[in-house]
Amino acid sequence: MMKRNSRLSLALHTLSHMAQDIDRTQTSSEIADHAGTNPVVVRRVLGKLRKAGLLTSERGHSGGWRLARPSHEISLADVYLALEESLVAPRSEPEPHSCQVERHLEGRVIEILNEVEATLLDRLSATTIAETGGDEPQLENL
Amino acid sequence: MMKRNSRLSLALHTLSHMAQDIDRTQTSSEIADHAGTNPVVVRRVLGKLRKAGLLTSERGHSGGWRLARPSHEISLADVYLALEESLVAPRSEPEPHSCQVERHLEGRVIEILNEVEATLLDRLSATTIAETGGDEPQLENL
DNA sequence: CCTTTCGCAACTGCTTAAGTTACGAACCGA
DNA sequence: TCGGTTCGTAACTTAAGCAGTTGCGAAAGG
Repeated sequence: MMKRNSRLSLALHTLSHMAQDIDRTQTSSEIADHAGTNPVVVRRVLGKLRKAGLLTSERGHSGGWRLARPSHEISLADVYLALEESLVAPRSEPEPHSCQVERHLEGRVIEILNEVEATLLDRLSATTIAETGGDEPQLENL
Repeated sequence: MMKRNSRLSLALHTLSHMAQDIDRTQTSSEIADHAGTNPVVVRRVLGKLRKAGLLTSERGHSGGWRLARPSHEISLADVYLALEESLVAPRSEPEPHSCQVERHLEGRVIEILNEVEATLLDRLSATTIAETGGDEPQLENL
């Protein structure tokens, strides 16, 4: 059902919602229902965010997920890095090449991809989860 | 046998070799042997480059592949675009979202990915195939 | 003609990721 | 203490994408 980059989409979507209702703990099932997926997938993705210190989870009655820190202190880059994926740079280590041309070429390409990855992180760092809630009023009762 | 981004790797590798021996037409089989793959895969990838006007191919005796223009007039970006892949932006059109938060969020993410894609094209445009031959002397008998 | 070579369609794995099932561990309230 | 809730995790299933492979027709030319 879900498409490409689904983990990042799911992570951002969930955090964005949590930022809008900061006092409520949400269960994997609730999140899964809203995102159109299932609880195990949610736990897999949010588990990465927990390891990175962006979320906390608790088991048992009235357990579930909460933001580990204020939403304006969580950038999109934090989320991206927490998932330990890489959109542009290769995930696996390069294999040795017998061909001189290929070695030289690959070096140049990797150099470019690293620059691009850095650009991506820079852009993602410029936005926080707090800024992703949309134009609608927050309805906070401060 | 081949790994991620294999099509781009194969395309660049092949063009780079052709640039070093401009007078020789190479068959799919020769290219496949050198690249450790097979002729059909080579034709699939190089066919894209032909459609983009980077290569020509001829059938029959003494047929094969040649550069369609000088290697210093072919940038890495030309090759990347010829393959019609996208490393960062999603290939498929976005599906409609019922959720306001998700719509807003996705808009912001797509905006960022488009910037990053533009950066990638900019960097790839800065290098031509002629510059990717490695440090070894060209051994041309002019 | 007959061989070479590309063009292309169809099929077979292989790999990766999502989805699903199952079960144990932790937690909490009654 | 007991029983239900919720996470944690492993194992399996399903689906999609891509390289690899086979086969055959079309074009080219010696």
